[in-house]
Amino acid sequence: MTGPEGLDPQQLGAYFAFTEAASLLQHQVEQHLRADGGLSYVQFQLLARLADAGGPLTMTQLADGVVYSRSGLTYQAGLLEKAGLVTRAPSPDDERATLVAITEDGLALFGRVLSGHVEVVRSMLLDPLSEEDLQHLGGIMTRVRDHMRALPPRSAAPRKRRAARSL
Amino acid sequence: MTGPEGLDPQQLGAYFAFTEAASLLQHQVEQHLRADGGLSYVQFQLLARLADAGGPLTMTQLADGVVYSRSGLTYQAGLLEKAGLVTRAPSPDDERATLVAITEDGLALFGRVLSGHVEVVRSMLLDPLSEEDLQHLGGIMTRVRDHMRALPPRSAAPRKRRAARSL
DNA sequence: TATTGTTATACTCTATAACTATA
DNA sequence: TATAGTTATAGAGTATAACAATA
Repeated sequence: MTGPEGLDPQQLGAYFAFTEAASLLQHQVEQHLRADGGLSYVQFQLLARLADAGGPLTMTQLADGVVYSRSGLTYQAGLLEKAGLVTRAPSPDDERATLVAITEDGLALFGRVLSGHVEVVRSMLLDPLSEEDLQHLGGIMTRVRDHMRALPPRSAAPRKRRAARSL
Repeated sequence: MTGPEGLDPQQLGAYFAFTEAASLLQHQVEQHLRADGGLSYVQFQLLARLADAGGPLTMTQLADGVVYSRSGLTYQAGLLEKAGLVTRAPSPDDERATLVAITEDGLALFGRVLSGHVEVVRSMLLDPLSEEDLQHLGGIMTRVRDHMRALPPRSAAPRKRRAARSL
């Protein structure tokens, strides 16, 4: 490998293995969701949030962590609504807000797809882990995730130079 | 095989934390690469492979693991070539093959971007890890990755029903 | 015939900015 | 003024299938 200045082989190995495993898992998950439910991963996550919430969420609440732009959520919510999986209605409390709720069909589809989703996760990620591995992984990833969440959103990537032109 | 229906809280927690951490890291990495080098993550990976190989690679060799379709690689290689970061030439050994090589400019850009990339990975992923954590993470993720690589490419997502129509 | 790669095309998704409406 | 959401639009990326050329 190209020994990047500053990462020792152990750090590099952990980083690459982590990244590749996440990428392989995500790809298989997306394959499954598309084939079995016609859903993208984002759409699945949105349905999961709504199913989990047990009631309507505003667009802003729904967006949190799943999508990085308002318009992106409007687009996805539009697709889900057109497919009859969610409804959108103005909130009585705050006339500016839109309340998104999952429909019967949405719940049915989500439930149907969920079992296959779990199967993918189990067979790819969980099967090769011992009980001890699972404890370690859970502890480490929870700590890392919380650390990432707490970082200043932008400055994690230090601004050394002006933005380059894209290819 | 297909175990009991759901995942227990520990499995669920590890899965969610893993997924979210990977997603947060990837997002920041992409932000940085785009801002600092005008590169997408895929493009950065392609340059990394070429820099690491120390010589030209065929399109097929270059694609492995980075891209999931031939045409996708042709598209990306075209962009990199147009930007002067790689060259493409027919292989002398096999006239069907295209040899892709990184240019001086490509190496320079890669080197310039790499340090910031490492900084992002360190600050987000490595900083909160102890020496012991790193050992555990490396061991676990390596095992998981190898397990994923060894799985039959398609049947990981069991074919329970006909492919659904996309939204 | 199988393999390597490109092209044509259509589609999905995302992001920015301008806009509307309410607080 | 600030916030919630939508729309318009443009761009990046991907995948499929048809294709050409070589093994």
